[in-house]
Amino acid sequence: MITKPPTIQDVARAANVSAATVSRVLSNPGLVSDRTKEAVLQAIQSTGYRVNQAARNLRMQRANAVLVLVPNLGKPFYSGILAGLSEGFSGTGYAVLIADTESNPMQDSALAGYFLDGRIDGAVSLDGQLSAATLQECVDLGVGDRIVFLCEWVADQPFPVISSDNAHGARLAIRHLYELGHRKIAHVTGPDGNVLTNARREGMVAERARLGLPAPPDWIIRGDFSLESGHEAAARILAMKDRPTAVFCSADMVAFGLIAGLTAGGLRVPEDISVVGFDDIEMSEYFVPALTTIRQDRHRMGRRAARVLLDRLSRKPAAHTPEAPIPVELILRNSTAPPPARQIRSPRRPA
Amino acid sequence: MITKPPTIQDVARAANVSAATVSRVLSNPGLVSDRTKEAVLQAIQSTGYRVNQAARNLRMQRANAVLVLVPNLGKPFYSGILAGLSEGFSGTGYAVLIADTESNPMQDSALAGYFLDGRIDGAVSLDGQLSAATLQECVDLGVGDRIVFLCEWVADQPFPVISSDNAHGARLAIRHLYELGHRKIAHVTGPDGNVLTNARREGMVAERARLGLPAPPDWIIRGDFSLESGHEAAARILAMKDRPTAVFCSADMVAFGLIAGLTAGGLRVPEDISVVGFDDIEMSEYFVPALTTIRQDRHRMGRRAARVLLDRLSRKPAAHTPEAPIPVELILRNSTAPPPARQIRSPRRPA
DNA sequence: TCACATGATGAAAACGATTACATAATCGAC
DNA sequence: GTCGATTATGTAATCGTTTTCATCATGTGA
Repeated sequence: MITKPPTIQDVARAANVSAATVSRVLSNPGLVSDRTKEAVLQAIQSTGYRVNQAARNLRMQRANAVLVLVPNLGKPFYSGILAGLSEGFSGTGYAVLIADTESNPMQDSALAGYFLDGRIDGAVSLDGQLSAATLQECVDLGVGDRIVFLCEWVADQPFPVISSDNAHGARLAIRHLYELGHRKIAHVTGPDGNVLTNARREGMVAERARLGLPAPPDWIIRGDFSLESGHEAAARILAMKDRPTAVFCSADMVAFGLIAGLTAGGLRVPEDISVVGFDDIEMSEYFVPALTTIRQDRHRMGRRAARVLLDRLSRKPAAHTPEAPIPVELILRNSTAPPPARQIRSPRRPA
Repeated sequence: MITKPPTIQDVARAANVSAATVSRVLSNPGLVSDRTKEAVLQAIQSTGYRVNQAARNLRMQRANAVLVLVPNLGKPFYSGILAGLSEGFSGTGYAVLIADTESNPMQDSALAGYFLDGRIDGAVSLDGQLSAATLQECVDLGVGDRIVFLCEWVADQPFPVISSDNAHGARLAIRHLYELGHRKIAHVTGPDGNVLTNARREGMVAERARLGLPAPPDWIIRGDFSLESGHEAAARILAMKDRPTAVFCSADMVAFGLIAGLTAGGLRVPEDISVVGFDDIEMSEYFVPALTTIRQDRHRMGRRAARVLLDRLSRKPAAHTPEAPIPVELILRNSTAPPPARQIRSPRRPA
């Protein structure tokens, strides 16, 4: 039984009022008398009326939708964030559109285009690689204050950023290893040019310097947040003459790949070498060994980003208070332990 | 510089034609002469015109959007699927809306409401727990043929289903263990009432029966696809008097939790006990030990679902050909091995 | 040359809501 | 009893497209 959905006119007829009144009941009930309000509500019930979003959007010049830009939907790290975002927008009337910027790289003006098309009112970007040109277009369009960054961000841009305290996380990791007795600490970084890579690397380097620890250049190993890069890092470490006794990884996935590689190469974690991750994804608790890591509260970050964007969509461009970083936390598990004794006793062994 | 976006009228003026002609250039270029087409295209360029979706949607009575219902966005299993879906819809003009049915359970008529609101043209559900009432509403609305299920489905419903060959996957797993020499094979199921749980359990039970293997009831352990349930299953297995030598898990995550638990309990995988998973999520290759599992091609499933829905949105309700299941594949890694020798020699030991 | 098909274009009517403005009714206050 | 303010409602314009229908010019066959 394909029957055309009732329109506001149908409701008006049923309630013996004008369409305007029905509209008012819905969006500004204070303006209409109790008696007619009652009647209209009744009519809405009986007709099963729902307001047509396309019509409302056209008239009101808004989309009631926001776009979420995800660098790679395939990465489990993002799922918790998306859940938080989805929750944060639920019940607000905003639809959440999701675009994968890897499978579908943002073209020149794709982002601005979404705004221009009237498809979205705002955007949350998890992608820190958006080009300055893309962002400038949005600013020129006057929608610069409806974009927020989450997790990642673009350097030297005025958009609000919701992110973890990455540098502090790195410090926590190094300090933990130091307190266990480690002095030779390596690091597997994220991809070049990524802001998180920098924040974590710099936090790590700073803390290592503060503690007066050695810092040979090849103990900073280039990775890209992936399992594979962790696996490759393991090969590099296994081949080193002067091996670190601990490795701080820029992501849990990297740590997993690293541990897999080290184990395959005959090193035991944590007896021979300690590993710390970053993120605390769900897996980490159940990996063998359970991973010591820095927890990011992904769900909370998602919710927070939703709230910040909603604020900006409703209020006038309020005071531009920079967002405080979301605290991180060291989660102690089984992938870290004191360094092996022989390393301490005889620091220098022939290859 | 907040300046109102150009409308089709602006373009028309700039090209010295009517709005109708501009519209035709965009949606039906064959109807307009080359010379004016040229002029219009030029005008579009110079004004930076983009068609307003809300207006188009209102006029055309469609939303140019589809909804994806995900049971729990937080689960990494879904990320690959979403990537496939996102890819499948990219470039088609359809926006992809995502709703998490766990953080936001579908209310009575929420799904039908999306259609009624004119927010979506179709839906892909990864959630097999939608109520019959919810679905009936959609059918009554005449949009029954714009819903497809992916991975999961609702029993006894006429909607197209894109899913893996779950029963076959289970058979592959059991057969593999049998060929390694295992005779005592247990299973950790998914959540009660889930269609995947049933398909996999039944495939497993059937194959075990076919091979004439023992089937004590407590070797079927109730789980729910989660790490935790795998962990709990490990405790159950460790406490058994007559222990299985191999376990087929209904999901990789379950297998990880199980292996973690078994390892903590002093059993080695695969030397003491073999474990097979289901899904082949990215992690599985790098888990220690690397997980032998049944691969589902999640990316392909996502793309396929997108295609099936797109077909149904464009064509008239074509022949309702049931979708062939997506093949699965046994991936051999390191979590399975022949059973320990003593088990074969002395099958019956006193408790 | 006429009739008629064909092709290219424009004018105007939808689509279904919101809202500025106009109108009518009610109510005190004088 | 009249005036102005207040309250409740209706009328009609508007948002930016698409598409039907009409118009007009052009080409074709008899």
